[in-house]
Amino acid sequence: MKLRRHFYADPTLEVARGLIGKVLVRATGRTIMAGRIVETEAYVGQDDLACHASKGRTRRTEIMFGPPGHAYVYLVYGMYSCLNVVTEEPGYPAAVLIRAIEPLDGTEQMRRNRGGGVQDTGIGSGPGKLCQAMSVDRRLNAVSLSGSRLWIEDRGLEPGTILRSPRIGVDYAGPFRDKLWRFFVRENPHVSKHRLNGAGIARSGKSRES
DNA sequence: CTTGAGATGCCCT
DNA sequence: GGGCATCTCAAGA
Repeated sequence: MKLRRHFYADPTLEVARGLIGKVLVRATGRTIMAGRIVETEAYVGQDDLACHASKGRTRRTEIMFGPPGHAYVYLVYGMYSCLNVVTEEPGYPAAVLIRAIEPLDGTEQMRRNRGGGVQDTGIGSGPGKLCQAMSVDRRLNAVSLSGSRLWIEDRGLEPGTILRSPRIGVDYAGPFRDKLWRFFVRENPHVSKHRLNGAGIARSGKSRES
């Protein structure tokens, strides 16, 4: 069943951990594509120097200041889209980046969207890859995850052992660089990178902040 | 197997 | 104008 708004309203670290094992679903006019979420990252508030909202409230970050349960999609490096889900209450800018999925439904469509010739583990093993596979780009920025184009559902799948590590590609973020705000499934081949700089087991979502 | 460079456009100073 | 929450390909060990 589709996750409801209150799921996303929780503290961002809990949402990031809770989304592991849930299923991201994309419906276009012609197909349904779905994948199990195996890797996420939390971006938490204006103080978090890795969070785009640390630059303040701008046209780009506006969506993160809005209500939870909406998509924040932006373009990185001029060519790749990244999909986030907005968390917490309006006025507090935070989101969870979906970094990797394991294909479940519409696998062949997703493979074609990636250009073909890729193994299953090459379909959604990265934030840019999964957006390409699922036809997610900035046209989906700000859409509601309660809508009919993009949502996340709980199919009762076991998440597996969840590990946590520093976030990828945020070396510029000073004291926030080493926060263990990345969550991923242990030994899952669809995770983008298995480098574990100070990684550890993720206990409950509220266990520990740093 | 690992490393490094280039592609490319939007955002904000 | 600088930098970026990435990916691919080609070259080297």
